[in-house]
Amino acid sequence: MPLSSITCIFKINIVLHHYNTEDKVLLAVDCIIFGFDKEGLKVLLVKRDFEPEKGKWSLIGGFLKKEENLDQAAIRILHHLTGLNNIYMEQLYAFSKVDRDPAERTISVAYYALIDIAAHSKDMVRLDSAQWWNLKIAPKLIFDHNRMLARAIARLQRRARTKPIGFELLPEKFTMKQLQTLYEAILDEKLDKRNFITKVNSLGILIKLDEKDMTVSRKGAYLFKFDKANYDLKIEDGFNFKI
Amino acid sequence: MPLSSITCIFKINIVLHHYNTEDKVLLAVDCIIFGFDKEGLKVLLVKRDFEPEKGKWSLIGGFLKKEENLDQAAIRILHHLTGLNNIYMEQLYAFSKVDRDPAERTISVAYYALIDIAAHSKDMVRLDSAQWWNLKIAPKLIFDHNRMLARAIARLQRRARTKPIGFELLPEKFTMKQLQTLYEAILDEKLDKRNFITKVNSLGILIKLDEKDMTVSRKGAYLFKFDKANYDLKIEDGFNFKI
DNA sequence: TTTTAAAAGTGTTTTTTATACACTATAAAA
DNA sequence: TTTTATAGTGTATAAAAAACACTTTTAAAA
Repeated sequence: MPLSSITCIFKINIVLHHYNTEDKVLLAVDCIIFGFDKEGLKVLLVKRDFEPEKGKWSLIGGFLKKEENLDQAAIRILHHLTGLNNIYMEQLYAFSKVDRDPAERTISVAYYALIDIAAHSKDMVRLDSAQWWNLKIAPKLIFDHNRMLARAIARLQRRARTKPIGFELLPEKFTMKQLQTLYEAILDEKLDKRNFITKVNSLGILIKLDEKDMTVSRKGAYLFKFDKANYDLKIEDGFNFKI
Repeated sequence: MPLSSITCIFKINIVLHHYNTEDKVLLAVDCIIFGFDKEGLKVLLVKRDFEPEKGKWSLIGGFLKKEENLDQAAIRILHHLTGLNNIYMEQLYAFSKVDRDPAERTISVAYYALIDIAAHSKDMVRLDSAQWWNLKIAPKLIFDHNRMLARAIARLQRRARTKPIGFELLPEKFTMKQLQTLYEAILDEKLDKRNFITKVNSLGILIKLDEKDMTVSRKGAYLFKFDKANYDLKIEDGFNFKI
């Protein structure tokens, strides 16, 4: 056995001497997936199929595995329970009340994301258990999940004002009306059409296309797309997105 | 044995059936304690006295115990390593890279706070290991602690602009100059004296005292104190603090 | 007592940003 | 050709942010 291996074992022994008296806990990950479609802002919930609280509505959740980090766990859990893929989630907060899960000491790190429901519906398998709920009528959830949801909404609203979160989840081409409706849904307030357009245009991160969406009015509405390259450039120059 | 007890045992068995295959992990809490004194903004670091990385500089950290939540753990750990008491810390982020601690799989939830160094120096025992470091010259830290520190600085700057974090950590009575210097230290930028005073006064949450601080200039500078009661009232009315 | 020095204190102008507000244009369908 | 439903557009006012420099005070020194 080479000397370096011996050194290594020795080091681990010292380590264990210090760490092994510490408590270990279950680390859960719960996902708040907001979705947007014509009807407004929704949240994806599942009917829990195991105890405790079996049969009640819950956020999409699971447990961290030793060989993955939290971001990876969130992606895996979301995919496993819904089929959703390529969803970028952002860490929200760690919830740690001692008795938050009556079954066992569990700390939960919440993640959230906002997606275009139509664009992801083909990935959504397992629709038996996972369902979109209108935010305004979302049901009582298990444990502290309603608190998680409330915090996620607050964060989403703040985030929508400072990051182009809204642009990225519309179809690639969208009308100004769609964009405004999205922001009104997220911020839960009416916005003035003219002021909204002025502000969005002043950001300089939209490309107006020659194409029109003729499906919703006789006149038709011009389509726009998000100018990601230009947005990234501006960010590098210290540009401060703000709606 | 009453029936309800039997029910309870049965329920726990079902639970274990589901939870007991999950991995458990160590959950660390690391504290980024910012301090302010005449020399500027500092951060409290400790020389680690156990393996791995014994002798290197580190944030103040420890492990969550089963019977406490994360906020409580942060307070206990900070008190144990420094003697500091009554420090309100805010949760920052959960760091979870798989190999972030080479000794064992550990997820760390970071907390941060900003305190008045002078006001707390009497509580600071164990100064052998814990030391204030000027933010600009803070050393290389163990694990991912430098990333934690960087994230905490960004959060502190955002927070200083939207919460009166700055007012609360000065001595009870302070001069406008002190307040401005504090904000300049946190935001790491020079502010215009007249504009700063105008803005602070417009918030209407300072009380000007008749007293002057004569220690730093011949003319003397009026002392102010933070009007917490009025601030709380304004917050209830939807007042939006912003500097 | 006068002068000096060091920091405190004070307003105005300009620019930018936010808000309020209502009519015209277009094109398909009737 | 008229109707209808939605798209599209501009200006005036108010509020907030930013730029900018001189006067006041008082203790200490001359």
